Amino acid sequence: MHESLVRGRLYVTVDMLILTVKDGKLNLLLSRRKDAPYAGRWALPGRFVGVDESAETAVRKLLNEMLPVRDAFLEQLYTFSDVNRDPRGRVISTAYLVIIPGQKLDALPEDTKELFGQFAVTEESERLRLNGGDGTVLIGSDLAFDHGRIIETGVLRLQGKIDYTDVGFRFLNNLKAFSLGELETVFEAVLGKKLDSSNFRRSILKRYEETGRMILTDREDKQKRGRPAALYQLIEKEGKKP
Amino acid sequence: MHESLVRGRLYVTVDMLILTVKDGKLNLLLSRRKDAPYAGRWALPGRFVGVDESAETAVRKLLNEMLPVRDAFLEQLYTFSDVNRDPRGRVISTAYLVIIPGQKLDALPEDTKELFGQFAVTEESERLRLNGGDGTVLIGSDLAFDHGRIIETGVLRLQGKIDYTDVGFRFLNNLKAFSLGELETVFEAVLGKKLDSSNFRRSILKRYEETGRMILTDREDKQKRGRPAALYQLIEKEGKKP
DNA sequence: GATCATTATGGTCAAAATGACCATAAAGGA
DNA sequence: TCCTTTATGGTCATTTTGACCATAATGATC
Repeated sequence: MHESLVRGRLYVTVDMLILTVKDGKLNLLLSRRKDAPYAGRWALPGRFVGVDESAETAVRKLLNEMLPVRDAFLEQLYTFSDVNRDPRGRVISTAYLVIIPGQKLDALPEDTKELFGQFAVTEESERLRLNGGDGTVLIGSDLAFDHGRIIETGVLRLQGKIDYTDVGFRFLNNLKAFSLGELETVFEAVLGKKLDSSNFRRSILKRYEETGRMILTDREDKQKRGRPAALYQLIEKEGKKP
Repeated sequence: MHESLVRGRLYVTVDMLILTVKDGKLNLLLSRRKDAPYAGRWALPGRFVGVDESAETAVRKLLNEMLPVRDAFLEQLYTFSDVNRDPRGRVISTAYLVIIPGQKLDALPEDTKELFGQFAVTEESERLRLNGGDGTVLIGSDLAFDHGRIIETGVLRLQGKIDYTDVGFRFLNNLKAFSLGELETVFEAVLGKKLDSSNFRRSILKRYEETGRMILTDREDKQKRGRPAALYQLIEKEGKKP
């Protein structure tokens, strides 16, 4: 057991799955561990939960220490409590999904970006695979602790929820001005497959525009190659947690 | 702060939502608290998590201490970690759904049944309401700690999952011999509304029988008044957690 | 400027799923 | 025997879905 944790005590941590969509792929940010155990391995950013803070507060602090982003979306994923998940001692971890708009991440200064690794998440025959920008390829067991399993749980949860919650919108750079094409890219990245644009539009418009949760703005998006896209705005409503 | 907890330390508990279907209603088991805080109030059964056990193990132990049931179904619900949720100190709780077949509960000896209260869960205009057998009516704020909120979270989760997971089957007394009428009663109790029997059959048969996850047995159920019901069997497949 | 590639958008059409019914079957109770 | 109750099967209009095809509006290329 690692000497820094008192034997016979139980510790609580939070771990973050920082997710974003970049170049049409679902991406995940990992930190390289400096200290033992698993020194040098890639791991989910994590932190011990202080006695005076909730788990969600701990995640927000950790995120703000790591990235200067304001409008990240948080959702509790699952609490992992296997007795032997941490060789230092008894550590229970509550994992959170943290969704960041892709543009926000690109806009960060280089010295901030060097603090973490960015990996594209893919699934090869039901197996998790993480592709780093420099050609690095990781599988679940390459990661520290049980973080491979946590990531698998998180990706499955995200895929399961994207069709019947508005979690997909949280990847958009601007909820007050987005095109259906941008949203489709998010869905395709999360689900890992191409969708039919026409059918995708129809289902989103039915579920969001017809119900007043999304409205057409008078602006257009002329950033890309083809025909300009109509921009929509999500209507936020205060919801209760969780 | 309660003297039994050391200030400056963080504790982890598990709480159980023990759910069952009785007389066509979703029922919940609560314990009456003996000690401060909230002495005399109804509360979710709970327990501190030991340093040598996982949260799920702690739930199983707690359940076995309370009820002699073997085949309960467990699913982690959510981890509640607000700083002030427990006046004794800093206590984080991971709540679990525990689903028990209704008949198993009726079959318990009287002295066991006296250890807890059984309440029918209803929703009056989005508000949680718990109806005890003796005419007692509780609302969320009558319960100890944040247990009212935990129950609301649990009921919503159960309702959200029953249509696209097999969690509804876990309320059945015998997964190797159940009728579609019994299953319909479970769905109606959880959703709190009457369903069309014919359409219900059609959707269950399509999703489970056509995919081989449920098969027709050669037995019949002649327990009740009307025409005997065909009995089905669920095909269990080993799944990974979570 | 003409043409092409690209992205956005709209429409068609058959198949599948859904919701609201009605009808019949097979039991027990009166 | 008739009635009530539960189970089961079927119809039918409506809605949703999936697979397409067609057109619109832009930038890129020559």
